[in-house]
Amino acid sequence: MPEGPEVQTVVDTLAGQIKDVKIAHAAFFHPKLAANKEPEQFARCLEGQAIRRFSRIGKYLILETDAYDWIVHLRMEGKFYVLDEHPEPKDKHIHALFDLEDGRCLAYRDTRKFGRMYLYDKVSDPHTLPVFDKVGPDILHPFTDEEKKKLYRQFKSGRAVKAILLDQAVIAGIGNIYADEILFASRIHPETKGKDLTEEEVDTLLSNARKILSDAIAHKGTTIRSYTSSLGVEGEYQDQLKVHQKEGEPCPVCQTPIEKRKVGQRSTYLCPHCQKPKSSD
DNA sequence: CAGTTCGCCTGGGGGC
DNA sequence: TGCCCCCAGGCGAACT
Repeated sequence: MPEGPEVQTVVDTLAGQIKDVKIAHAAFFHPKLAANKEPEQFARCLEGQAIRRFSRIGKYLILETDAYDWIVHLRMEGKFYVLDEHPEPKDKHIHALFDLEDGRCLAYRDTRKFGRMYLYDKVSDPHTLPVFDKVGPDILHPFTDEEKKKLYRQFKSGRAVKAILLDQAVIAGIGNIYADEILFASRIHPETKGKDLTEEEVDTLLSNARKILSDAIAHKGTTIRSYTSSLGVEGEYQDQLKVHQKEGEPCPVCQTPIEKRKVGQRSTYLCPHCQKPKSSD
């Protein structure tokens, strides 16, 4: 479910709730959740560990314990909950439980079972872990000159600009909701080929991306559809959305009805008046 | 190599 | 009510 801002909200919330609290006992109930170790071994490693630092790259949570780097990707619907006690019986969508030394319990719940966890021996810089090999620079971290040059090169492609924005190997942290909002703010049609964009337009996209994602973090992310966001924290950014899931509603700028279509298999919302295709299309 | 489609999973909602 | 189909904020494998 989460994109960068929702994952950042999870990072901040978890840090406020369970920092430095030791895990007394861990158990996995869905074998695929532990992606790079046997679930048993994964669980045993975490016992006796406390999470000392919480951070994020793109949509990945980074939980640094005393001896390990614990990396979590929530994919579509993964969520953490801090419960007052071990749930008994647990509901069928809870796929891992981490009993804490103070009696509380950290539960991982994921109806679609897409989420994955990775555990590595602690390294000095988690960015160097293999799980991040194909992950580009986070949109909210400042880019080096080299990263910026590489980005311009990656935008020079025949793919739709929306597909490029969603490609985590190019830039990390943008998902389907915010991609629509970024393109609308930039007045760029989602199917514009990357190579048809000027460098100025790429700059506009990146600066709108930063602005929109930081604003979304300030609102604790977006909660759409009926379920609550991770940890039961309700984001508020859905009230700020201009086009995503607004099919038929008037564009906030020009009142033209918002249009829905598929771009690269993903539902896409745009204003057909504000976001005109380039003439070459 | 670049770009596109499929498969993974489950539940909710709309149409009939 | 029930059933069927489609949809969902993601990603990697498999394919062309």
